Amino acid sequence: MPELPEVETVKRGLARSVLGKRIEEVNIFDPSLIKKPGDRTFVRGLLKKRIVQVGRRGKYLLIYLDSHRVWVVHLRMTGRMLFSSKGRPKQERAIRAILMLSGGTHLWFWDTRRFGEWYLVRRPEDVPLISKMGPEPLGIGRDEFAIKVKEKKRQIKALLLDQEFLGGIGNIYACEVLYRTGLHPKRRASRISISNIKRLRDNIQAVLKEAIRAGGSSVRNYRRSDGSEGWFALKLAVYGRAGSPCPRCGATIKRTEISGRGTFYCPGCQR
DNA sequence: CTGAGATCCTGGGGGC
DNA sequence: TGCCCCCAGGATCTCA
Repeated sequence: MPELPEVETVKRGLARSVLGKRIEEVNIFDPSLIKKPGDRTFVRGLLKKRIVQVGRRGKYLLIYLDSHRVWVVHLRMTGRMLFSSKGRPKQERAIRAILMLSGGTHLWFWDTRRFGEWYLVRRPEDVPLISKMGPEPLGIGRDEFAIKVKEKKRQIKALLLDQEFLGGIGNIYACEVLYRTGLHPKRRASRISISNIKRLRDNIQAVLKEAIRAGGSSVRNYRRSDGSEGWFALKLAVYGRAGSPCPRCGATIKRTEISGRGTFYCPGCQR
């Protein structure tokens, strides 16, 4: 579900709505949501704490508390962090937890498939994947990126999806970025020319920034924290468009599979 | 090191 | 309407 631009959008929404508020009430309906440190300790760790900062690392949301602890949220496939100042949401199956904040704002976690994860830790790096995570795609330089790509023999799309390689790219943006660069998703990383690797890095940054500006892509389940949709889905050139004509060359967009994920590309433009 | 496949879950859509 | 199969913005684990 949400990738870097979606998580960034949620982060910005929370920064506007819940920053500085105190957590007055915590209701966990599905204890399997809490990965660390166990749900009772988790609830105690949140109660009466103030939210002092909101951040993001890869696809993880980082909510800093005034207790020197970080509440870390991963939305996985269908998670939504939603807020409302107009009262408690109607109870439904997909809501795994509800918080009440000072001033009467409610914050809740909607997550149909229940893959989402919450942690309460001292530092973000205490979450296993965060400690191993590769650099932020928006921060990496051309040369550093080129060196990293050149030393891998994997299919380029599998590499982009690997969070230990770069943190934050997922299935939609991996497809879009390769399309924009004219690279076939199965190309071996080490065999791509330096100049194309640099173009790839530039396109990664351009696409992610455009998507952030659009509030992310609501293809299916993703929503911003105020419940609205991001509209970048309208600009997707290949993702989910198998059978449609390529906007650039008119060839029919194809679907294949790479590391078990649906992969969309244009056989005309991507070599 | 790489890749394939199964697994954790629920729900929507297409075909019959 | 019902049923069955496929598919889904993620990540981990085992096995070859």
